[in-house]
Amino acid sequence: MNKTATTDLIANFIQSAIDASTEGFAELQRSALAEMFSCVPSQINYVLSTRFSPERGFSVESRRGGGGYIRIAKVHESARESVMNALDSLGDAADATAAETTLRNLSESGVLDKLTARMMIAATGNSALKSLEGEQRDQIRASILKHMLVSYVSE
Amino acid sequence: MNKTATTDLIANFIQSAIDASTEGFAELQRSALAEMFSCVPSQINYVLSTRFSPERGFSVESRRGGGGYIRIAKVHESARESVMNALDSLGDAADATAAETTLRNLSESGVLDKLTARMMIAATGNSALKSLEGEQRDQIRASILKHMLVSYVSE
DNA sequence: GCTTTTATAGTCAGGAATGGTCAAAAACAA
DNA sequence: TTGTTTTTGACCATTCCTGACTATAAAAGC
Repeated sequence: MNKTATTDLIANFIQSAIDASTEGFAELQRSALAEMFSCVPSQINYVLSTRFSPERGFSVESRRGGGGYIRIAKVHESARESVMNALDSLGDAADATAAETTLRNLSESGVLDKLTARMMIAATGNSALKSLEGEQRDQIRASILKHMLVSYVSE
Repeated sequence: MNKTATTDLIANFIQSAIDASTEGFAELQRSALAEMFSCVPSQINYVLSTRFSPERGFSVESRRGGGGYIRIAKVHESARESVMNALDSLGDAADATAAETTLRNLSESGVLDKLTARMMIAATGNSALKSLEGEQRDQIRASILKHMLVSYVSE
């Protein structure tokens, strides 16, 4: 079998901690986490910045020194608001990674269900647009994505 | 003795892995496969693009970096047929009307829910593709549609 | 109080571990 | 021979992991 990246294990652990909490946030110690997963402390920062970023709907606060901690909370935003923010942050052109990131974020924040997000990722992937090149490809991609998102929030 | 092409051996292996899985998809590592079949890693990409393409009813997702993988999924059997028929009748190019008609039909036959169909119509409308012209526009439209539909009916 | 020590966390650049693309060579089929 | 499919390798892109260095807060000593 294939080995799961440590980063994913840590992310799962943190997510579970948030889910299990009654306050809606997890308060953890960086060094303790690093010890638990046998990694260097800075990997925790990597996990936080790639998996619990503001774009993904999380807020992270921390404190250094004795008794220091990291607090990770899920931020709630209305679906419509999230989509509007996503639309705002998209320019006139978007590469495949940008489109996918946007969609994954919407999916993870519960705005789009997984299947829908995956369909949209397929629609905006390089494979679907492979006969286009460079700037034009990225422009069309952005256009398609925007049209889909607008359609999504238009009753 | 007649020697079977390595590509076919790899394709068979992947197919078996999908069939044997309970989740309906196989998650494999490119480098491990290459090692297993004593070929260069890029041959795996060749196998994927010639044997597990959307046209053949598969969707492929992957991730790079440590713990990276390739996930190959086969479409849902039930929805597959109507989608494949739709794709067959569309061909390599489709105008906006043809795309929309196809999607409305799929929506009415219950393969797609209304919202999803509407988003797909938005993605393939002339408005979304306005910077393209003529035959190219219709080809891209067909490609996008194909990728969305196959993705949608994949496991 | 002020300074020093200790206990945390943060940043960043680079190395390692994956997968992707493309074009050319080789093998095969018609 | 000629056209297609397979095989290969050089180069690229992305994600993860690590360690040296930095920053901040609390506690201890004065």
